[in-house]
Amino acid sequence: MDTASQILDVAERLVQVRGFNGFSYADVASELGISKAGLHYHFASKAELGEALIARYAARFAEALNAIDERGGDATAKLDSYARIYAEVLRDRRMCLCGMLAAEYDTLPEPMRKAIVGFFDDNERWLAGVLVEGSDAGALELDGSAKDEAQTIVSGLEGALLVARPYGDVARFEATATRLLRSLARTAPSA
Amino acid sequence: MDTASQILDVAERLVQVRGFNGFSYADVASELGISKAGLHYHFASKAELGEALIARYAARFAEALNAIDERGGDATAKLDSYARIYAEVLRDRRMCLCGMLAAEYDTLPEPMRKAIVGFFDDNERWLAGVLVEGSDAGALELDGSAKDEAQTIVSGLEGALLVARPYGDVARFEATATRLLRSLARTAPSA
DNA sequence: GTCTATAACGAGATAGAC
DNA sequence: GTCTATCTCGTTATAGAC
Repeated sequence: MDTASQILDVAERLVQVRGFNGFSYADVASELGISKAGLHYHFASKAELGEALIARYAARFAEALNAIDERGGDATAKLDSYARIYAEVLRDRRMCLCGMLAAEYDTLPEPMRKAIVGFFDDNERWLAGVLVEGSDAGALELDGSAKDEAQTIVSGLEGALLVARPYGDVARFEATATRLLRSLARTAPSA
Repeated sequence: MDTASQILDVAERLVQVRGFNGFSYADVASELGISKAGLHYHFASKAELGEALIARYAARFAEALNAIDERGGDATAKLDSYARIYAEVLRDRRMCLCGMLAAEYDTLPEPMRKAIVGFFDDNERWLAGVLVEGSDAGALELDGSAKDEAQTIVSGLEGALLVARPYGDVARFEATATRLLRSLARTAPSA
């Protein structure tokens, strides 16, 4: 694999575990066995590295959502798959990259801020689509706008990651996620 | 007010806005117009300052919960008051102190870690009590254990703060919080 | 209790050789 | 593309005067 990708891999994990203000070029360099100057060749500044991290993470997330869409299934199944993405992140002892960066938001350069908000917007747009689809098909019973419910799902899952991580407890996350989805996007009574 | 309290006030806000790894003794000192050495007299190390911050924050939170209990009212009203505590934090453009520290958990010294988990445990214990009370009184309809629901409420509110902050949007938080409480702790049908 | 001064270290970043 | 060496600044923390 090319060096830039290796750098992104290591930096990504460090940000998800320690935060953007909790890791340094020296951490990445030593882990890859290269010099700090070598890193600066690929990513001139930490801010640029941060932008690249979000861009790649958001692209991967978008791919995962596409994969869910293409796999088919009803809205309930899609929501379960969505929550599973988060669960896998936690299984790696990581926070969602953009959830972590949201905490550090006030300390980040403007381009990173824009990208973080964009990530949440993308997720909520996709979720709202799934919710509408499920509502139209009669599989889900929405209470309130799909957009508001989508916001609540994103917030709820990010919060579940945030709180579950100190407990090191994936089951705790899964219980919360399941309850959240069942309560918010109730399966319509199969009348 | 005594210097130690002033230090805690400034440091608390800085942690809630920028994170524990996003502020320095110099920030606090310059804001108070004293020297860094002066800070070290009151809090020998940053770790000690961190412990004191959590201890005071948790104590204040516990007082607020006591005040809710003493004010009386049914479980639904108590849950609304609980959510309002979070809303006020956000109105100040802050994250919950322990929510912020939860994100940085892996970088923090052990005593701070213990105290963070203790904060969440305390909140969940109080919430579970309110939920049981509401369920017994027939005001709430729980689905699942009170402990699990309490976890979901804490996670949901912390996540709502986390995500709403980049948007600088208190209304967004309130919409999410209201939906969360209404969905999770449904008012029992007044049969 | 608070100061100045400084130690000791790590951060992000650059210059210039190879 | 990657290195060594270095710069500059910010960090936590301490020593010792007042």
